[in-house]
Amino acid sequence: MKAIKYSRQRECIKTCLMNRTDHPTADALYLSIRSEFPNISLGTVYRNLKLLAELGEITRFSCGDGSEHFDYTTEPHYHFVCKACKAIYDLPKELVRENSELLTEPAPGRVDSHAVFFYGECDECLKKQKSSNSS
Amino acid sequence: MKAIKYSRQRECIKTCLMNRTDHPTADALYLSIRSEFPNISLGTVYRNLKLLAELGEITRFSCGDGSEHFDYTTEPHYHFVCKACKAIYDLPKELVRENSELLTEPAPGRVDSHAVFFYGECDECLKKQKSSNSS
DNA sequence: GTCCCTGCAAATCCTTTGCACTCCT
DNA sequence: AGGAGTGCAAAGGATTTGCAGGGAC
Repeated sequence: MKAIKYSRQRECIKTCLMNRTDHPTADALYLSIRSEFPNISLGTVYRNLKLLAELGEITRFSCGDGSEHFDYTTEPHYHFVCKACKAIYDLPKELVRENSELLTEPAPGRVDSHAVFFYGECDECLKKQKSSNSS
Repeated sequence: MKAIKYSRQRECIKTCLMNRTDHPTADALYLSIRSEFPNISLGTVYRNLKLLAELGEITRFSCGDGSEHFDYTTEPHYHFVCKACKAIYDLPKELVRENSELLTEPAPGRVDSHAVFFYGECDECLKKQKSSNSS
């Protein structure tokens, strides 16, 4: 196994991700990191996100919009994805335990982790629709 | 809304998908359709899969392996994804209802659908590992 | 005849990778 | 010094799209 050395860039990526709750893509994170590291490259962001995910320090998931999202939270929890504005919300993790227990019996293998996505429209987008419908 | 006309290619894509239980990608489906339509193009497969998914005739999901998978089953059910061989198994849908009921209260919006993925190693891969470990 | 659908190829988007150079230890 | 990390740019894979011709209605 390869030794891992400190890097300011990686540290900044971790901090940036920790301070965000919007489950950014690599590119979104890249954009906000550029204010602190104007010369950082997108490749470096991808490389470090991949590394951190493999180390288990962050979580990586794809919710069907064509790009990978990253989350500093590693404890299992659910996501709500708004189909209108593409926002991703965390959902209370109380729901998680019951679900994983449900699965133990009929699984065709050993389950290590699971991911749950709810799709719909968030309250904000529903509001906007209402006000534009009253025309 | 645009009118939709019959096409032999689209019909074949639907039939092919219906006859498969392995949740193929567009490319995998393309390969097997070529035996019946040697001249079909990958673009046509993508276009029709996209259309069918929008019409709600098929389901589309991404499980984190970088490409989209398609499923003829539109009723909600869970998936087990083997991290070793990348196979995707359907799981009994008895689990589904309880889950969506669990979610109704804390959701930040109106839930239309949801997707659940369990990750791990399937029994076959676990077996193979055992036999190769006994060296 | 009209408009949708196809095949083909180019374009686009997201992510990874090779290389020369820099930074950490 | 030695190896890991970086920036850059090119490569790679997946998906979409523009266009001219063919098919459905």
